[in-house]
Amino acid sequence: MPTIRDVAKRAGVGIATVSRVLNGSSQVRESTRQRVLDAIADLNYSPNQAARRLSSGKTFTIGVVSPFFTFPSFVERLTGIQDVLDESEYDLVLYSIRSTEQLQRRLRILIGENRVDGLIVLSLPFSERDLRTLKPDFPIVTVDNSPAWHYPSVVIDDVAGGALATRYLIEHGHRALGFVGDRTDSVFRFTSTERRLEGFRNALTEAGLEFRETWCWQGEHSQEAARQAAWRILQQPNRPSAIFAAMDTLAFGVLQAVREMGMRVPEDVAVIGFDDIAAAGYVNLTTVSQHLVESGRIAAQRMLDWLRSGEIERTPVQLPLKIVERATV
Amino acid sequence: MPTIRDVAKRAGVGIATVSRVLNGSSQVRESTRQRVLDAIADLNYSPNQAARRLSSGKTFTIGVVSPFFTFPSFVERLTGIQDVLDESEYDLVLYSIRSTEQLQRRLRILIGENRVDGLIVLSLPFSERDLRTLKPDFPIVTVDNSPAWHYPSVVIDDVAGGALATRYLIEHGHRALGFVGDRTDSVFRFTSTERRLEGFRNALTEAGLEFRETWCWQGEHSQEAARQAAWRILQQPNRPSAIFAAMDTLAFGVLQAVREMGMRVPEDVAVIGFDDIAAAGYVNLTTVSQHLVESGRIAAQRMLDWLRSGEIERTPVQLPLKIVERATV
DNA sequence: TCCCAAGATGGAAACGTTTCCAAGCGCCGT
DNA sequence: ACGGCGCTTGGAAACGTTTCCATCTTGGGA
Repeated sequence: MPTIRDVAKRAGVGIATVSRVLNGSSQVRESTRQRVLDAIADLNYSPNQAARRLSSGKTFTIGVVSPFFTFPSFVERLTGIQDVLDESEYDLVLYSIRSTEQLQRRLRILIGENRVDGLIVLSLPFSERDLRTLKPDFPIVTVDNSPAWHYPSVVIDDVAGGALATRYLIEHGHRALGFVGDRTDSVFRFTSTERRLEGFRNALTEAGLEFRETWCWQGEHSQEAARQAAWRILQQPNRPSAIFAAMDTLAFGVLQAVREMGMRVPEDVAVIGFDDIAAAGYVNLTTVSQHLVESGRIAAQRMLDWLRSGEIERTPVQLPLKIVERATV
Repeated sequence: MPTIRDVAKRAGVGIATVSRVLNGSSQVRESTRQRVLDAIADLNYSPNQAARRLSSGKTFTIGVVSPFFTFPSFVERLTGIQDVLDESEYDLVLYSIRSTEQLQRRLRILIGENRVDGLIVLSLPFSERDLRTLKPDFPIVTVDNSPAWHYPSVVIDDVAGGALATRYLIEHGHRALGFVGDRTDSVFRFTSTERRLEGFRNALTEAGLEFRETWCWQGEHSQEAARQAAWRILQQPNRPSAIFAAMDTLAFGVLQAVREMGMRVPEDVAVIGFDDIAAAGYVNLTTVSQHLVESGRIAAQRMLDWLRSGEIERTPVQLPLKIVERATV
């Protein structure tokens, strides 16, 4: 492999000049630049990344830290991030996390070892203070975390979203509403379901409707669990006419149960989800879109801005929510 | 940030010894090792990756090259890769590709610049010879490419898979079979649909059944296109009683059309897909599983083996296919 | 024609590891 | 008591860039 020294020799210049050409410095005469470029082409040279990184102290790498990478929503966010990073000079490295303790350790290592220039953290609450003492202004952008952070963030208003979905059902004539959601995760402490439920209750109260424990369920985050829950809820003689599922994946379980029970959607039971993952389109699920892909795109863009300008724009970006009307309400 | 020199000083040893401890060399006395470990802990030291990489000539990084990251199947493969890499000392870097020319260029750069120790290429045909002249034994593992490669690969038998799905329909009493698939991609030249169609025709011939052009369609890879195609196919007075969709995403479009037309699945029209992406479970689609996640896992494992042992196991791994019986046949 | 500022250029240090090689040390056998 | 061997250890070179700083050019104004 040719090195920068070979290029310098071939072009008849010093290595500093080659480096300047490589990095687009304007301090190089056009004729010299051309000679260097020719030499580079002749030798089929490309700079060694490890050396660049060591010398410049930058890694040209952005890390994405996400919970164990299995929910569709993370994947869609990742897609958005990938989209914008792909156009930049930064590499995208993926780190997946299995527990909150592991998260904190991982973050410290990533920052300490200088493995990445910046970190995008998806949906994972972490100790901000701990990190700040380590390196006060290490670039971190969070997505789907509390907006009260020291770091830039991209968020949605889950309470408003829950209310939005609920009101939509009410507007469509439903008066008996059920709720299906997962339980606050013991490992990661995701709390969006709680907040969506809060919105659900608010909207019910607002409309003078009753919140019934027996029409609601919270449990494991899986389609199967949601399916069984829906069975239980809908078997009651006095059953709800519509169900709000706190996430699309759960809504799929509900739909499955409804069909198994020989009822029709939306005539017998209406179902609305939350997230608008791609699969929601496949099954024609009416749901609340939270612009997942866009959230990733924005996060990546903010990271890039920060890295390039050195300036931090701390105000959180709050993404709008909207009902996607499809066939289940 | 403390460096290896600080650790050495604190522990009262030479930097070489610290390095040996860091890299688990057995040539260090236990008491010394302990002293070094203590110093590391005291200083909260972690080695600088860029320096390691430069000095050792390894990047501790594996690149995954995939087509523009939007089909569920790539994501699922990626999940498998992530799974196993996560347990290793290697980082996973994501590269997405928009065209075949870009692919070849990307590969050359990645290999030339020493940015990764190995590359896993998903579903993308590339010029093997070109790369081999560049660096003869650069570690590359391919997934879902032709098995005729010089490099280790993970593949499936699409022809057999097409036949498998078709025979399954026939066994369930269907005699009039339709086919919906995408057209060979102009950008990437994915050919699996063609091969699955070949299997379809083979199975038809084998069973003495007729292949009808008017029951078949090939076009754009999208749910919407598939939906429209299914409408056209099923509106004919003489319509097929079952449809084989070459990919699950297309099958979703077909299902949508069937429901829109007021017909029932599987009573009026049976549908079988191919791939078994996660969303297939959501909608209860009967399909051919090609073990997507597993394919990623195996590819990553083979890469790791290669990197660690230095030995290349060239025989392709062919994953089995199996029918996943759900509710649409 | 001369001088000076701004623009180009080159040399060398610095980045923080790994690893080669030489040397120190303790222990064993004779 | 001595020589030698093997296990430990340390110093220093090497990895290939970027960048500071000094030096050399060049062009324009007086």
